[in-house]
Amino acid sequence: MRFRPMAETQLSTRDRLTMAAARLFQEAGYSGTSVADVLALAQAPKGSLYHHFPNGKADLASAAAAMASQVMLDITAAAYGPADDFAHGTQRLAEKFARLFERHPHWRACPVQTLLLDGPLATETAPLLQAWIDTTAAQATRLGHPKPDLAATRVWITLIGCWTLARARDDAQPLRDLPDLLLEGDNSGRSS
Amino acid sequence: MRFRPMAETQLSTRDRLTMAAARLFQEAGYSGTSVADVLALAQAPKGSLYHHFPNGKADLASAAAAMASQVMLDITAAAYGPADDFAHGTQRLAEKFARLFERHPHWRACPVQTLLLDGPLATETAPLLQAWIDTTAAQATRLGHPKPDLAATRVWITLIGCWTLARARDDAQPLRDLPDLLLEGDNSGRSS
DNA sequence: ATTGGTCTAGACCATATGGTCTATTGAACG
DNA sequence: CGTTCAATAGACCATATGGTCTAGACCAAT
Repeated sequence: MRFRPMAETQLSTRDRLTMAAARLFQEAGYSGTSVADVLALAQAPKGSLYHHFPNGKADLASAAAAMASQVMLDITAAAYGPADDFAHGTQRLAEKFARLFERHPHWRACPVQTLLLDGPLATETAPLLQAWIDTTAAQATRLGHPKPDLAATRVWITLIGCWTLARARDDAQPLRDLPDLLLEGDNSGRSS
Repeated sequence: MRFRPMAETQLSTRDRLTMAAARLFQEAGYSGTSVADVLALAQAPKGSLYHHFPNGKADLASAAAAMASQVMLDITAAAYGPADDFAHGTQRLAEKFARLFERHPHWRACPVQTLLLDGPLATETAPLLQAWIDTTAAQATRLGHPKPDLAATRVWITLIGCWTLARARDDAQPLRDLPDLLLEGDNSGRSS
């Protein structure tokens, strides 16, 4: 793989490495990204990498996951913050991810999903995901939802599923359909 | 990685290679699996691999994805076949995947998800997933569900999300909670 | 100016990896 | 029995990969 170097040269080398790693891991997964790829994108020499991240690729993955998780929290806050009710916030959230999906190649997958699947962070990802659910549940409470925890869990489970389908289909539409999917009441087909 | 060789020695070399590849790709992803790993698990020499799969790893991924997809179709048929109504079938489906998740390490992720995320099959996975949705929609129709396509899409989106959460938490419970998640009616928190 | 520490720079290395190539086996068929 | 050809067997290769190591730049404090 070859990548265009990052434009932001004013950032510290450490931050450039973290951001580059986050982007590449999100795009191609842990095993699918080489440290050489990260160095090229970050425009940094190898010595700097192993100075800032003594354990190399694994440390890079930790830092990238932490940064990506914080971005997710920020996006969630920005989505629900100005919302009238929880459903409105969820709709704003879905739209935000749909836009990211369409505009940036590396947003075509959940930022920690690839690290969860093949990286050395299998155990570390659960707390990150839980933090997203928790902050969403807090918003649900604030917006007067009767079952905040359940609602937040539903949002994130469905979001991850929609995201995966969107990537498979190469189309952000499943993400935009998320609110409808959640709103639909009893589709169970239960015969009662 | 080291793996215990496959027990089934009566299978053809080609099938052993395909099965081994399916298991390893499902477990560690495309980039996370080396052809040496596949050869070791399948107990096959390199010459046989490139005889049966001239394009090497990429062909192996195609064959593995096709085999895995067929397994998914079989599981779906077995879940909805004896069901009284669609919701019952969905519950059976979730329970089947929960059991697989608990019993077999390689069933801790959707069989094509890793290939979708970092393999050379990014475009080929959509039809497979669609086939699962279609066969589920057919079952929904058969069982008298009013909106079979929507219901089938909901099932698979939610299933993939639950599966991801289950893997992150190292616990099959999210998969078992799937029916409840789908049954819950209006959790939207809409103020109307 | 000297020192001490942080950070940059990239040559260098051992190993892993995907793939090629030649030789051999074994069964079907004349 | 000899031929043929699919399949097996694994040595071999070029490159990619993650990581180490030494040298030097930069900068503050003395």
